[in-house]
Amino acid sequence: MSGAKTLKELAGRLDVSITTVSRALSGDPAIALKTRERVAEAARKYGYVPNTAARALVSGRSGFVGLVLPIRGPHLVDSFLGEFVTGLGEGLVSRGSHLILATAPEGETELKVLRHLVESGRCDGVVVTRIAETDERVRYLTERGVPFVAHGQLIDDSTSYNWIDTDGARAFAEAFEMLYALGHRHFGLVTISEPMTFRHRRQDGLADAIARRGDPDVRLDVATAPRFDRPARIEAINRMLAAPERPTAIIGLFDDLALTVMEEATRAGLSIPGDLSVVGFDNILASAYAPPGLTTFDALIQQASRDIGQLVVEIIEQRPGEPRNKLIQPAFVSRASHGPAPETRTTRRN
Amino acid sequence: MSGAKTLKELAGRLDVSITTVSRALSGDPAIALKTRERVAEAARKYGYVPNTAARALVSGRSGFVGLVLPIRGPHLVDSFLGEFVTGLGEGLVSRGSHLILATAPEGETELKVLRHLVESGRCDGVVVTRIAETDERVRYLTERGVPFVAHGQLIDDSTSYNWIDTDGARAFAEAFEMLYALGHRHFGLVTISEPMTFRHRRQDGLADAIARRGDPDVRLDVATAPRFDRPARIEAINRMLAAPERPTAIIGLFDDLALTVMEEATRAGLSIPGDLSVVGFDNILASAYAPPGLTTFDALIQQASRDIGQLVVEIIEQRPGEPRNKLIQPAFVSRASHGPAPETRTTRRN
DNA sequence: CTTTCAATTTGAAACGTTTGCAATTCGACT
DNA sequence: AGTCGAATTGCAAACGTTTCAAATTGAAAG
Repeated sequence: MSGAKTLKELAGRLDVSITTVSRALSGDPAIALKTRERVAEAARKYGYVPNTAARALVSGRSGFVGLVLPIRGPHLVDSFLGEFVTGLGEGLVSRGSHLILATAPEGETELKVLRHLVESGRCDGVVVTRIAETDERVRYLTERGVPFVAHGQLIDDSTSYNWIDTDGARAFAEAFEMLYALGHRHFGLVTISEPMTFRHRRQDGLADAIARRGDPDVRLDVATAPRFDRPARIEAINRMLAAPERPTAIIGLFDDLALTVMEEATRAGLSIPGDLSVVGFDNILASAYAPPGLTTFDALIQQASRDIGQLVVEIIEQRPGEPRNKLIQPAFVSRASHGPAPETRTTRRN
Repeated sequence: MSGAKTLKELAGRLDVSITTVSRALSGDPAIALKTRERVAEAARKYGYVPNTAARALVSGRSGFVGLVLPIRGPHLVDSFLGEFVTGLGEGLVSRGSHLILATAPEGETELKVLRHLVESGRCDGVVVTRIAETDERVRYLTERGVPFVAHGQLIDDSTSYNWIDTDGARAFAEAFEMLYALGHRHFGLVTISEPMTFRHRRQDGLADAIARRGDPDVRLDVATAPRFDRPARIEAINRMLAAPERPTAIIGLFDDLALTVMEEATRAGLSIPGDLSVVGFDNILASAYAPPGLTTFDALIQQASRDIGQLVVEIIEQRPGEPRNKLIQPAFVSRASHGPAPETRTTRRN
């Protein structure tokens, strides 16, 4: 009753060999069914739980997947990280794997932590997120043959690897079509200057949609600022808002930018969506609360990360194989920050 | 150059024994300094990284601390989980430990996952959060002698264990004093019916502060609803707001409740803080955005979890010892949802 | 040149599991 | 009764590390 911590103890109580117990527990059909049942029952009764370290040592598999926490990023001001690890954990556990979270100590680069993580055998595969245009982590993992899944894409799609991404291009095309249908012709895009692939995907999606429409009246202004430089961002936005011909609809590369647009526009006395429509991307928590409620696209982080978790385990188990990729379709979230283009109203009034 | 994955390989290249290499790398002074340096350099050169599984097997230590992700809770709609794991990771890594995140599979209880986690030897200690009044996890861990730190307290403080908690009692006392000083005498408290210890701590803090003040004019109404039953919550709040004598200041047990109060009050045509002051607790992200901005207390999750991470490693290393406890002082966040009691204004006007 | 002792290094066991291969058991068939 | 083959079970090695106890080295002392 007191418990059997090891195979040896369990084997002793059952009067069989360690081998038999090990095989029985793993369901090896070479062991008589009766024996298997007897062992299983005893294991349950004595609360036997196999030692992970020993198993990992002999099998070369740790049963873990690693995720390196991005150095102090914007994660903490929204629910991204929470959703991501929750979804990832769900995906992994549904495939019998578990999650290790590695934090970079002061002054260590994320890549170094990643190397240590995989080379110490602590995990069998990893997940990397926030992929940059040319990402050193992706290069390292590919070269070393470590099973991994990237949440996001490289800018250069000639290297092949496993990724799952949100279809930003499609969302931005949808945003354009919706606003175009509402009468908007003069668009603004607020974007960042950093080399993140998602920036290009979304911008290209927008540009392509405009091109497809082929309406010569459509005009697109672009305001750019460094990602974390808030004063610069505000200045760029205000320049766009103060221009003699102001866009009637502004799309933010992500919600944080769109929210700043709403703040600044409101401060400048513009009404939303009366004078200006604003659309974002991500559906961060604040978007629901910032008046009048930001229309945006939900990136479905948790669903994406659940898929990532399942995929990485599959890759670990049947490596190597064809690289697997998947685009998640973001969900349109209609709130109150978009409406008909103001010209329409003016016309109506006259 | 190509790399040495094991001690044996490294020892081969250096023409010394495995033992010597192992000792040298661990800084054993029995090994000649010259040898130690030679080994260290070779290890670096060949990129040797010790195998975690082997080390864990022999030492009985995994180097991991476990956290069981609470089943689908309110974590995902705010940044709690992200902040918590980030802080925890920081605390652990600063003490040389790492974090395992265990997710409960469909239909498994959190306790069962916890048991499996510790009994498989996957981790040397655990962290539990969202402590209930009588928490089965705390009981299990205590009985089994597993090193752990609780983020929160049991209602019964006779059992001793390690915990770090946010000082809700103090915050609620402060809230009362601040509002009292603004002239408020009629208070409302919106709370939940679930057996969570933090509920009592905060309520008691408020009640004690009122008692200490000893002003017979002070009155406190309480509205209670199940934690996740939104309709019931709204109804309870509206009952409080519609009462013939309505409180002039309402305190929410946590921000989510306070935000609902603000919504309902606004819907009922009350102005905040003109007609009603509202104060919350937690400082979730939405509190900054919901108009007019919720005055609240920041629970300093990340700081608390960093402390928890450091503490749990200390406990693992020098177990057993006196239970260690710590109260984190929440930080007052003054926004625009509180102001002078309406009577004051009326008086002034007359 | 031997002895002694400290400084340094090494052999071998142990941690708990998996697994290739060999050994045993057992019933059935001759 | 002996033999064969299938069905079971067990032995022992291996995974890479740590660590106890023992062996080796080298220098100083006799």
